[in-house]
Amino acid sequence: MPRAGLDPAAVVAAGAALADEMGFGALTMGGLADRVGVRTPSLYKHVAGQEDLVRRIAALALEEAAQAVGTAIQGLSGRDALAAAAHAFRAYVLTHPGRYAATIGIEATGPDDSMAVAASRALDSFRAVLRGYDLPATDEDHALRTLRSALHGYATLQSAQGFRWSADVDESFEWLVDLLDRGLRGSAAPR
Amino acid sequence: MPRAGLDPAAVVAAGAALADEMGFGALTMGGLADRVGVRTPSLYKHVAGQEDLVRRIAALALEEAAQAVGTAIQGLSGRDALAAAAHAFRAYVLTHPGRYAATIGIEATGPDDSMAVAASRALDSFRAVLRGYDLPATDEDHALRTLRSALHGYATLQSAQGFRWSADVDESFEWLVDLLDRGLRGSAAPR
DNA sequence: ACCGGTTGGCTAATACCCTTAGCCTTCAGC
DNA sequence: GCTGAAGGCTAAGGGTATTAGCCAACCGGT
Repeated sequence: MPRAGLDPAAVVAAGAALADEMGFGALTMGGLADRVGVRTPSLYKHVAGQEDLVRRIAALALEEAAQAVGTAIQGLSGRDALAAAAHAFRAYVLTHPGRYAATIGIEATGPDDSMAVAASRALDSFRAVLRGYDLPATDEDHALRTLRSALHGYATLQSAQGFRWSADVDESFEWLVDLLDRGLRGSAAPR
Repeated sequence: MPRAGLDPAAVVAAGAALADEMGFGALTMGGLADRVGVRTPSLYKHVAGQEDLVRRIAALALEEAAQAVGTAIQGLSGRDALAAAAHAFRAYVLTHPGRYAATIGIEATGPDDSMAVAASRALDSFRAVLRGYDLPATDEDHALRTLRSALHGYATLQSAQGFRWSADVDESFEWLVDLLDRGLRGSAAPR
């Protein structure tokens, strides 16, 4: 029996792809084994178990999302940076719904966890956006959470078909970005 | 063997309570059967299966959330109504994390689905909040989605322990409400 | 009071799914 | 070429959702 030439990264990548295609709920060890051409127990040579797999997929997703947002805001600031970050983030979640879903409901085991590292890299990108709005230092964490909540909420609701009625989804998203921009500008430190 | 006196509503209520206590992921047919004092297969006399159970729990959660928001905003308008709605919603999600978690990742089967009905009732409550901000009619759907995204995002992230770092969660939420209020006021129709 | 049908329990059995144990082949380095 | 680790495999066990089929309990009318 020839070897399949797998390694952890390949298994995780295949799992992420499978989750995107079939939905995160349909991600199964058996299905993943089929996809990479191996019997189920063999996966355990590369990954400690399903929870570990999900954790790694989540780390990958956060890494990729941070990357997407980071490059999108290059050279931009203020409203432009905000809009670019928001669009990049939403586009990432919509094209990779399965792997992004892996990130919710997972807790990092510690501060050196690869997921925690990826998450803080993602936050750094958004922090860069906020730098264009000179907020009081004490407001930065609040603004970060607000930004993350709004974008996360919109992207997950849309990807779960949560917006069933009339108005155009892209138009609504522009409106959301506008509101965030106005809100952030209104919070600027008095000078 | 005496009867347990169950009906669908009792099963769903017990399932929702179990999900709140143990976490949505730990909601299992066997565990629910234990809790209501019955063997697992008997549940199928009241509920079509696990998916049906989850769907009904989700509908219940949306119904209750709509109710909570609706009564919270009675007699209020503008910023007060917004703050009351936001607090009521977040409080509901935080006290009932399990049943609210049932609402994510579920699609309504059709417009007459009980979940869809409950969802639109919840939206009506938020629509009432927006009426205090006289927005242009075309912006109402956008504002509704924005509101829902921000509140849903914040509540789910917090309930999933998504906010790990320093700043106070309640303070951040106030900040979010402030930003929404400012943003909405800035979108009022010119007169 | 009975009696028949429906309702709501039950046991048994099936089909997945995740995981562990233990074996055996392949491959890389010496 | 040998040897040891790495990466496949089969077999087996435990958990979960679900279905089939049986039987007792309840409710109505007579």
